[in-house]
Amino acid sequence: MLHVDMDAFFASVEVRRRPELAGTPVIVGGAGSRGVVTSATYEARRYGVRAAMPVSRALRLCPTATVLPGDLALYSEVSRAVMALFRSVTPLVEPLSLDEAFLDVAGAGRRLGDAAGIGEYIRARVYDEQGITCSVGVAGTKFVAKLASTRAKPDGMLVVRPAEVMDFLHPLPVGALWGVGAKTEEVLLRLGLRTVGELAHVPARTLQRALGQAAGAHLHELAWGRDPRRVVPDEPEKSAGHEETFATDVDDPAVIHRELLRLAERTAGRLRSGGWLARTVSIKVRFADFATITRARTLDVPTDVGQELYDVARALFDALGLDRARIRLVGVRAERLVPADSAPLQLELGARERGRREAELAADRAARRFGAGAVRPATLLHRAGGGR
DNA sequence: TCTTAGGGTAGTAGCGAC
DNA sequence: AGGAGTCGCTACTACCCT
Repeated sequence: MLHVDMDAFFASVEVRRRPELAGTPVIVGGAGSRGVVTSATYEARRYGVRAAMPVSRALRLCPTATVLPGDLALYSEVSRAVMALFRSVTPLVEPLSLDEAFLDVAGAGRRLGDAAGIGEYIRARVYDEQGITCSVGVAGTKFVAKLASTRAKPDGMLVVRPAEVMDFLHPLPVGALWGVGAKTEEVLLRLGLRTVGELAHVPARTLQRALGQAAGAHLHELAWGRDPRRVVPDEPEKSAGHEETFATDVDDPAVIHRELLRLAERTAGRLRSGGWLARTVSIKVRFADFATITRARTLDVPTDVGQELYDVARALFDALGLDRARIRLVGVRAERLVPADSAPLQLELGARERGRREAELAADRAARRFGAGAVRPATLLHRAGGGR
């Protein structure tokens, strides 16, 4: 079992594109005063810069850093190439995100050697073909492989043999475990559990009482190095959506509505290009105080039509009955996706919806020919910035 | 007076239907 | 008549990645 993880992925791709930045602190982060760090070179991390940190704070820590807005299309392209390389080694590739994947190499031929040999082969080819480094963890289980690649960073590989698992695992802080975040770590520390070893020697029942049945049992197993999860390639997507934080908080319902329409159109475009229909539409609203709520509704007939996503999103928002509350973010998400070709689309849709769908498909074609934004709903035409 | 993105997955609890 | 499962659904929480 291999876990492969690119080093400082977004930032590394930017440095590859602009070689004069090599060896300097580079931050890829959200634009605007409310942006956060999505990726930073190790030169920037030396100053304490971390992912998810507000860019404003990162720049206070590291004023000389170059801040770049990020280019998701480019990173996706690199991701596709890297995943294709993995699949040339074994079909058993399970991507976890743009920049990391599990590979089951148990059945791979011996032509590239054992798991460690395959790991070094992959590291060399990623560097040769993409000009970026990655780190590899090798172990008998998913989560040990994942922890090992983290330990190997940057630009390294760590092999944890079965006999070494306990020695590797038990000194680690509980927060290092995959699945233990800030909240769970806090609960564990309150129980006096600092390391995985201490965690392992607590009865599973105790953990289950503190963390819940499933999480407690799962964590107890992990602490003893047991993780039965297999590598599962080709997992279909389960949801798609967009959200956006306003540059300044908004209390005007008309502005919110316009934003929901934009987000619904973008989400629907993603559904159509992926061949999905959504059964459930959800919205997310984050208020000025960061309190966040979600609301969802399941449709009678699945859809990939932006106007229909918007109608539901707007109804969900209006049903909140807000009285000019100050809102910092809204989001629209399409959930419980079903393949478009498996749904009895034409039979179920009425003439009006079918017309709407045809119009949006025509807009998709126009966007491919003339560029994104060539065709937009009339209500989005007024402000060049798109209602921000 | 300003700190906190945007893309996701998974688990749980409560509730009504069956 | 009442109880136990189970399913679909919503809402929420926690977690993950860069």
